Amino acid sequence: MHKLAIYHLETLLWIARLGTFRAAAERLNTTQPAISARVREIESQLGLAIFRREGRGVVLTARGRQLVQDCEPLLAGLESALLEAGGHAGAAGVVRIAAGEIAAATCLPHFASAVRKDLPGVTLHIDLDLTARMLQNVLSGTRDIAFLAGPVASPGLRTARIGEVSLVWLASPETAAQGGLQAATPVWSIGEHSPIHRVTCESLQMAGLPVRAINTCNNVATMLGIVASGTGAALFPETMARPMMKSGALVECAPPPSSQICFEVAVRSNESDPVVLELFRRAAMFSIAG
Amino acid sequence: MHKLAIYHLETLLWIARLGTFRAAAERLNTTQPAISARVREIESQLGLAIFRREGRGVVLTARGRQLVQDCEPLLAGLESALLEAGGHAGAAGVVRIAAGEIAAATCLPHFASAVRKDLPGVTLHIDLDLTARMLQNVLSGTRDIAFLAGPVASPGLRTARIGEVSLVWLASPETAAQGGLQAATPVWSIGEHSPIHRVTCESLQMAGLPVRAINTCNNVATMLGIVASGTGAALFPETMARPMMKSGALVECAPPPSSQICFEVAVRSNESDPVVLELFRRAAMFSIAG
DNA sequence: CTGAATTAATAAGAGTTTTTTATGCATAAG
DNA sequence: CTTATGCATAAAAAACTCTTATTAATTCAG
Repeated sequence: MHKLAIYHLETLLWIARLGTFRAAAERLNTTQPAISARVREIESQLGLAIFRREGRGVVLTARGRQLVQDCEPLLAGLESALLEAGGHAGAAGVVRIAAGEIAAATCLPHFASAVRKDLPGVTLHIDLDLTARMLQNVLSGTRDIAFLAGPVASPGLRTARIGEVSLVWLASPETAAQGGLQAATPVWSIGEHSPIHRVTCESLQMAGLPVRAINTCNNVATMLGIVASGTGAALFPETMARPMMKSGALVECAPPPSSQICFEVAVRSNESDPVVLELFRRAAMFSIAG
Repeated sequence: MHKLAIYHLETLLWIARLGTFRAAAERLNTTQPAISARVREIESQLGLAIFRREGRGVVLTARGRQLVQDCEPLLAGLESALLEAGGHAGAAGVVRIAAGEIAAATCLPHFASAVRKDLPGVTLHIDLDLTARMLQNVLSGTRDIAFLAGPVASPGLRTARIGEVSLVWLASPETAAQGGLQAATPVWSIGEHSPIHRVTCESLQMAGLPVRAINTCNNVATMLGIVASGTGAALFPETMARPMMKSGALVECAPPPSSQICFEVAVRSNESDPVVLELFRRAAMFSIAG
């Protein structure tokens, strides 16, 4: 009937999602002329204008939008059927992951090795980023899945809690010996919008300590190094600090707060790619155990 | 994700329906090695044995059957969406039509020209055949649509009445002048299983004539020539005889029977190809007018 | 049991698509 | 007005799919 392949329609979907041929080309790991050619092919095969060239961009025509809407669930169903048939062994492609630093350090090593083992055809592209940008990228389709700390909720986003990590007040052994948290100066924390920052403030208040000027650093690993060098104390996720606690570079300098940091995975709520959904499912399930 | 195209899955469906690679190759207008290659491609992409090579043929594995079942409605939906998007202008491919001789002469010229006009991409392959074989071919997937005379019903078939044609008793002018039907010898009719044959017998009985030995000929056009040459009389569909009545080669030799021959179109009831279904719809609708 | 016929796999070459690379043109933004 | 962005186009390169022959295995018939 047609010479149209699945990737022609997939191309259509991604142009519709991302808005431009260029973006779709990047998402699909190919070049913009290739996208142009595919669209031209579809339009000629169907005898139908799917895009209106407007200004320097393109917009879907009414019929084009209709076609995209009709095709999306069917395409998702097809890929899902193909995937299930092969027991997910045939899953292949690039999945773009966004992760916050803490979630990355805590969850990603385990997750990545599980993916490599069970879904060898799947390649992960991981970018560390701030929560706000991550969510934006996931919503816009630039990223497929986000691993992040702290509860997030947004229309258009589907999230699943994947676990918690305890927080511990740490300082270098010297600093701790000189009076613990009470005497530690300064207190470090990561940026305003992190859930750790909130717990830090709460902890200080509950300990009857003044919420002094708090130094911030947007990178936990760096902060670990700073504190270990004897400069102040900070509240760290236990998982990230464990190696330095073991080695004695850092020691607890105050009772741990009762609050924990919770981790979540997020995908677009209308995500239809079965590979992405399968990865989401696995992330949500496996991390409970891990 | 995959390099699989729609036609890969379509190939799978047709192999499943027809049972052999060869038959699928014929149905899809290609060669058997091409089918082999497509299957090999699918199996390697999915990492899954879809067919078990058994003896000199192949049979679906359990997973293969599951895949086929999952894909069929999705594929049908996709093609339907594509077709609707293009306002059916993009409809293309070969549709195999089986027709009885009378239905062919009465309905097909009109139908074919309508198809050529509205769905220029669609090619018709028409084979005239006997009713029984036609139905068998439609059920087995060798033919897509059948045009036939007389009511048929079968599980697995969907039919729609498309019109009636009157029957007339005709003979050559000489034979008619010599006493009409009463004197005409012999009476001709087409094969036992035709609805015309039944009406012929009924007519003779109601006219008080003995149901004499009836000559048969399985081809109406030929029978028209025989009767026109002055040999006996026969009951003809009015539409087919009209030209010879106009030219005076044949004349009525008895009052027409009240019974009519009704025409039907038939498709497999689980037909999923949107092009075939669209043609069926058009056949059923347009012929009421025609 | 042998020979003919049917069915699928394989190999090589031909032909067609599809992609890439490079470029041009139009539009929007600074 | 200049720069940057986004799509279209052209030609060459790369990739893919089909066809034609041929082989191997199996079934069926005499």
